[in-house]
Amino acid sequence: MNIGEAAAASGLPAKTIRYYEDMGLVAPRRDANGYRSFGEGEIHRLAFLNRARGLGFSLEDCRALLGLYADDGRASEDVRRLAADHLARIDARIAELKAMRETVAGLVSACAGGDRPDCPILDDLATGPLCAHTGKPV
Amino acid sequence: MNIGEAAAASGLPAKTIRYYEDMGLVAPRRDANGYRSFGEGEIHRLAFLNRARGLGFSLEDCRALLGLYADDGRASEDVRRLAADHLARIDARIAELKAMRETVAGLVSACAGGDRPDCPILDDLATGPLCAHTGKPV
DNA sequence: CCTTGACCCTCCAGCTACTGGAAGCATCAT
DNA sequence: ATGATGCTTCCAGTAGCTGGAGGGTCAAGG
Repeated sequence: MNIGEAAAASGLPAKTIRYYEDMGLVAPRRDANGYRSFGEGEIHRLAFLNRARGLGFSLEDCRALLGLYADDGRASEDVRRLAADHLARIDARIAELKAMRETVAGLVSACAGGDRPDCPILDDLATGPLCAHTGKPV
Repeated sequence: MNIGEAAAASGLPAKTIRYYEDMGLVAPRRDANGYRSFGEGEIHRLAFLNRARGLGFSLEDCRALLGLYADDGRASEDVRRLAADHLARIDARIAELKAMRETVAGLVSACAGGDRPDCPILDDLATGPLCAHTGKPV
């Protein structure tokens, strides 16, 4: 299987597969002509990577997960901890984005739109959030 | 005001202020000794940037927002649209992260932890999600 | 045999938004 | 004079690709 077929089979772009090889995450053999040759095992690894990346694991996490996957003597606790840490980072990021979302949504709905220049969005960015009661910067 | 004071006044690291100057977002004068000299206007711009970045706007968005802020003839609709687009991107990102979160949370709670090697997290990554009824890949 | 088109290869550059560090002046307090 | 800051520039690195240049390979058709 050359890289094009591996890409189709794993769902990853060929460019990404080459990049993962540079990163040491896959190590396909080479044909006499220099073309990469992927076996079942490599395709499996690539699909594993595709799924792990799709769940937001970093490449370093993926490296660790592949290592644990290959290690028959692993403790599932190690995998669980890695995933739990990742979950915590996702939750933190969601919280951050939700806070932004609320503020931005408030600004968007406060702005009338239209041709006039007066805009609460710019006012807020220029002076910081204002107190709803006093109208002064918080 | 030199860069250290500007950093303290705006809340941005000095390094970041220099970077913003490279990007053309601020243009402080220079003293005879070559030091950057920030006036009230620059400090205001930097604080504006700090707040906009804190709401997740890209530097290009910030550039556009500063342009609109400086333009007395602006239409507030332009600002509103920019912010609304940003809001849509935030929402998309949150949805993406929530989907990841649900999957990862499911995997974490399915994994017993402990010393044994059997781990549903790795099983899922290796074969893709399985159907709850048939136990076969979806 | 030659060409055409679709593959494949390597290497380099660029993306976002900084951040760290080295080498070298300027300033200020002692 | 000296040592501690603080300022300057420039270079490199971060994560994870992605695009493109320049070139080799291979199978099919004329």
